[in-house]
Amino acid sequence: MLSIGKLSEAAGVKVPTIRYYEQIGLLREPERSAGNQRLYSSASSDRLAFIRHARDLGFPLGAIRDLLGMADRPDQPCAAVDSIAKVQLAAVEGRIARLMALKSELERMIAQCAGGCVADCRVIECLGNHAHCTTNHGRELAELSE
Amino acid sequence: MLSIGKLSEAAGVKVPTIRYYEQIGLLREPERSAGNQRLYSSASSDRLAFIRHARDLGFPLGAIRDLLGMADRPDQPCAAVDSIAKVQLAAVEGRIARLMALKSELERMIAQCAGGCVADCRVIECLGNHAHCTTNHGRELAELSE
DNA sequence: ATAACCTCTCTAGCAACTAGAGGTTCAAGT
DNA sequence: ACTTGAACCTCTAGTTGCTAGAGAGGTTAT
Repeated sequence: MLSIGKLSEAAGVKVPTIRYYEQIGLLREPERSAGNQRLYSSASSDRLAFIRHARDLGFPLGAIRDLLGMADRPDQPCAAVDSIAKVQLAAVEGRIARLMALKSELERMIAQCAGGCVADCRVIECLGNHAHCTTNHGRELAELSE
Repeated sequence: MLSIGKLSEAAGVKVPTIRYYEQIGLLREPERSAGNQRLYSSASSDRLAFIRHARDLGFPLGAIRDLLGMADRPDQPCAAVDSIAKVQLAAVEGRIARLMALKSELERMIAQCAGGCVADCRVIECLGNHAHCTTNHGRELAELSE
C-alpha cells in the first residue's frame, strides 16, 4: 500500500491534485490508516497514471471520467472511446489552426515595428486598429486557443 | 455618449465583460447618467476595441494592462511593447509545438484502433500505458497547450 | 401610462487546479 | 522511549477571464 506522497511520486501527479480528483469523484475514496491517512493500492496508481496521461493529451476531466467508465467495462464496443478521442483530436486541430493565424499576425506586427517610440509603434497601432490585420481573426477564432 | 449596451455592440464585447474590465481596473470608471447608468465616450470605445483585439490575439489581461499604459505615453520608446509582443509570440509558438505533438499522438492512437471492443482498444491501451507513446510528451510539454 | 427592454449591484459558477492556515500522524534517529 | 521533522489531514480561498442569475430600478416607445 502506498501513502499519498508515494502515489504522487509514482504517478507524477501532485498530492493536492490527487485529493482534488478524489473530491470531484474521479478517484474512489481509498482506504485509510488507523491515523486517517490515505492508503492506495497499485491499481489506484494505474488509474491515476491513466488520468495523467489523458490530461497530458489535453482531454478534459469530463471526458476522462467517461473514458475511465468505459475502461472498466472491457467487453463493450469501443466506438464511444474512439469518438471521444476524435472529438479531442478535432479540438486540438482547431486550436492549432487558430494559433497559426495568431502567430502570423503577431509576427507581422513585430516585424513592422521599426523600434522607435510608442507613437510610431506598429504593434500598438495594429492592436488599436483591426483594419490593419490581414487575417480575419475574431472572437470566434481565438476563444479556444488558450 | 454611449450606453453600455451600445458600447458593447460597437466594440463586440459583452456587457458583463465591460463591467468586469472596469472592476479590475482595465477601464476607467465612466460618467453616469442622472439615473446612475454608465455613459461612455467614443474614446472608451477605442480603448475597448484595443483590449478586445489584444485578447483575440491571446494576450493575457495583465499584458494588456501594460500595453495600455504604454499606449498612453506615446513619446516613450516602444522596446517594452515589442518585448511583450515577443513574449506572446513565443508563448503561441510553444503552444503550437506542443499541440502538434499531441495531435500526432492522438492520430496514432485512433488509427491503431481496430474498432473492436474496449478490451482490445488501442486508445484505452495507450492511455493506460505511456510506454506505447512515440513522442516524449509529459506534464512539462502539455501544460501550456490548453 | 404602461409595456418592454435596458441597466444596476451583487453573488456564485466554470476548468483544473494551487496555496495557505492550522492541526495530526508517522518514521527515523538518539 | 522520546523527540524531531517531514508528511499528512481538512478547510478555505485564490488563480484567469469571464458568464449567468436574482431582484431592483431606469428609459423609451406607443
